[in-house]
Amino acid sequence: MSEENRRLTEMIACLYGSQITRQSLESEGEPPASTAASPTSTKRSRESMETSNSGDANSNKIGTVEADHVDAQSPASDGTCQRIVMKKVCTRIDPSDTSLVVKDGYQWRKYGQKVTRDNPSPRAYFRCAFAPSCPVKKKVQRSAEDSSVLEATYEGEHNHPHPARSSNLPSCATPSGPVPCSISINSTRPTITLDLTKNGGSAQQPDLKKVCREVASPEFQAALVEQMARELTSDQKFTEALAAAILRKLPDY
DNA sequence: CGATTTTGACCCGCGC
DNA sequence: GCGCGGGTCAAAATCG
Repeated sequence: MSEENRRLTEMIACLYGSQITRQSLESEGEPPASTAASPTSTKRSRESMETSNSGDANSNKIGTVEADHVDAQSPASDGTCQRIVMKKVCTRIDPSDTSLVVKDGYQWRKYGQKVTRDNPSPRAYFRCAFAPSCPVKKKVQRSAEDSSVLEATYEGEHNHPHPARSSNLPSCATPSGPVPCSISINSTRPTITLDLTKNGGSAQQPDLKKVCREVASPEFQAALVEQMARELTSDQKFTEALAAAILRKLPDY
């Protein structure tokens, strides 16, 4: 892969992630456990759940859907307000795959597993093992309704760079809805802007699990690729710049 | 032998 | 106050 291509895909991935983060999707029926980001999750105060935002959790395999839930604690009397990101990621897996592993490029260390009341499949608890001080935690559990869907809930923000950012880019670019993105390309500079706010209007996510299934379908994947290709090739400046870049990399031809 | 996973016990908040 | 349930700890087991 050329440097330019790498940069392009990286920018796509970064932009994609940040836009999704902004969508603040409300996952349906978020169970009280997920509000663990609220003060209840800090029952053991030794780990103060640090603040705010991240956009780098992404998963692998067949299809994913992300939903952010930024919980704001009620403002303290002194006016301080801690914010904790709850990011939910659905990953379609092989139903026969019993491992509760969602590969997202980060190193995770499992520290617990528990069977919860509302779901017969066990829930696994992970901490980020890449950096000892990283406060991010992850809960992974199969969907109660569809055992081929893994639901990973991320809490907090990584305080270190993504250890495998570039090698994981394709999975970053997994879609979050029915072809939600519009693409504008500025070929005068290697800059691509993905406008993911145009996802059919409402930022609400009526049925997250349904979307998970939809996203995982080959038809959807093909449609997304087709749309992206169409958008890219429809911009003459971009194709010219791409051709020039390719030619530069192939001096012998 | 160190790192990681497993798993039962424990802690703590919440509802009754 | 008590029981339930989610989350975490930590010793033992396993792995590379």
